[in-house]
Amino acid sequence: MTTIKDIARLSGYSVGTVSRVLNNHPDVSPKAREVISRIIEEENFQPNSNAKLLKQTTASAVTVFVKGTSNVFFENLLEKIQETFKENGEEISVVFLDETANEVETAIQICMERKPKGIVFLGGNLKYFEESFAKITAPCVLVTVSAASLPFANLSSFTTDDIKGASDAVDYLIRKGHRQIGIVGGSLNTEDGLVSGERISGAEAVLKKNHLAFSYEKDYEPSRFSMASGYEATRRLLEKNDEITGIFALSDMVAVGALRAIQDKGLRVPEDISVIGYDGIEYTRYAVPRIATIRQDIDMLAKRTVEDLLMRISYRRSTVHEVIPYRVITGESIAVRKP
Amino acid sequence: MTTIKDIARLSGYSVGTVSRVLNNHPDVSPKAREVISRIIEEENFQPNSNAKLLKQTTASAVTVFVKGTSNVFFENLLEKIQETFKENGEEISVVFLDETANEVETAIQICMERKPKGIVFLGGNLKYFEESFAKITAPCVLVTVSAASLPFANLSSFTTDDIKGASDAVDYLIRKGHRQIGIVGGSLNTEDGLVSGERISGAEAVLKKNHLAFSYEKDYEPSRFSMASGYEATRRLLEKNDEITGIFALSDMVAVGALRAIQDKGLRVPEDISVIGYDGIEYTRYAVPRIATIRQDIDMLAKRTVEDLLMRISYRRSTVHEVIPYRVITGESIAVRKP
DNA sequence: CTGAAAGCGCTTACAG
DNA sequence: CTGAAAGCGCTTACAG
Repeated sequence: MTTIKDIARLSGYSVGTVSRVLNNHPDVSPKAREVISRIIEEENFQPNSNAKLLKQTTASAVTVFVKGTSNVFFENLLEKIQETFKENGEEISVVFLDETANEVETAIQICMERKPKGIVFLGGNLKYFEESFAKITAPCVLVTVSAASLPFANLSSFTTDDIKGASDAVDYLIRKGHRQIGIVGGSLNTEDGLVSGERISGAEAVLKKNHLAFSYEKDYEPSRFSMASGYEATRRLLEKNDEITGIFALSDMVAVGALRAIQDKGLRVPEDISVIGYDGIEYTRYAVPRIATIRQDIDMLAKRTVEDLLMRISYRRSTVHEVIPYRVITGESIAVRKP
Repeated sequence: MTTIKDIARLSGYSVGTVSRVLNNHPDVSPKAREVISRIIEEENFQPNSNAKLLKQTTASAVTVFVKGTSNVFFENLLEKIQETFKENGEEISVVFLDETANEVETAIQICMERKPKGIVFLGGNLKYFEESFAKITAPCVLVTVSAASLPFANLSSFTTDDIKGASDAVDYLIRKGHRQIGIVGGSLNTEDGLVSGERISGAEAVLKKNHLAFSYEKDYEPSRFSMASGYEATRRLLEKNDEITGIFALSDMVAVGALRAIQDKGLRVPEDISVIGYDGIEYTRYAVPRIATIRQDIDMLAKRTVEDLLMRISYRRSTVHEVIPYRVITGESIAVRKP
């Protein structure tokens, strides 16, 4: 394995000078730079980043933690965030975590090793933030979960109002004449994160406001945020309640499963049952029928996240907790209820 | 920041002994182990992995390189591979690369730093392997692209026969009476990887065998392997040729776009145009209509990859280059051509 | 079983 | 502008 010592020997310069060339340090003669660069090129030398990071105190690239590896919404968002950082001349480093992993502990570890100049969390569990975020000093942004209630001076957050979004989704079904509305997805267990709790409570609130009956036993089925799980949950829901004419799926992936489950039961969407999803992933535009959904504004979420983080990295700004607007997307999966 | 020195000081033992406890070295007294473990716990100490890896010569976890971040097929495959390693008591570490990145150079870098005991490449460009794979000595497996033609003694490969799979796909359309068959997806540029070239040539071969006319100008449209790109390509194809009754989409994502494009033109699937995809991703089972496809055997691909790699890590075995069978999945997107 | 010491491959004051 | 040297936080023979 070639190391910096080999390059030093080969070039006739010292290890220190080679290191300076490697790090684009200004105090190097053009000649030395040229000779050393050539040798590095010839040897195809890559400095060992373990050694580098062990010594280096300067900050490294912004790190993005993505919670959940097959979350299409986060994927879309990540792509946009990456693009926006790039427009600002910043490369980022991405870490994918399991749905159940502790993102804050992982970040603490990475901070020690890599000293990122900033961190973005795509999704997160507030419990972990409460427990140990205090150990992180770099500027951070939490996306899709609000950190407004937390006392940290280095943690901004950008979210969609899930309560309001969910109530708009259900309200849409109600305005189309639906009275028997089922909810599919997420879980009633508050340990599983805020998102599903907020969407369910937003939905419930608007049902109550319209004096429509709703019970967890008859009108709700939990599921993970996947097609397969949404499919099974919808089957169970239709099994136990055949009066439902409108379904609110807590995520678009769940809605995809719901569409198939409904049709496998010999019913049609939207003629027999209307469906609305949540998130606004690309797929909703290609599904047949196109799926009505609450589209989170991915562009804006990405733009504000990057802006805020870069400003706070460069200047001492205080954190913000912003709610990004969403849009109700009509789609083709909702019809007026048949009389 | 707490380091191993702090733990040594706090526990009254030396740094060496703390290190031995950290690495579950046998030669430590129960008392020392207990005291030190408690302090580590109390201080919530995490060893700096940069320092650790810098010194450590023992091999670290198997690393999986995934080429392309939004490739659903690779995601499904990765999940299965992860699961299979776990069943064998092996944790893995995953690196996601851009579609265009040089996976071999990245792997060389990681080998120096992490010394993985084995490597899996999900997708890859043979050109990069030819250029620099010789520098890698760890046992490796390349999945979905055959390395049979390469002279490396530490690189196995597991693939599906793309030529045969594609010809079966088109053959299926032909047997349903289709005579005007269009192909959507991939590119004719051989630089873009083997996969699309092999699928196209497999499709062409069977058309020729059946004496059916096919020209790139009238019957083919390239696209990236995404819904959006598949949608646009299909629109262009239907625009320039309105006699097509069957479409072979080079990937399922492209097929999803094709379905929507066909229906946006006022035509029905499969009544007016039949569609078959490739890969067998989960989504094909939930789409409406269910999409006929060539299902690569993900379970088998994962199983053989893991088995082979683990065997070669433990014992000196020679490499293999296996072709894993696929299945033609019927779906609902193909109908007999109307007379 | 334990400690003192060398060393992994780098970076970075310090001196010249 | 350059080199010699200290040191980052660990691991690992070596000696006892």
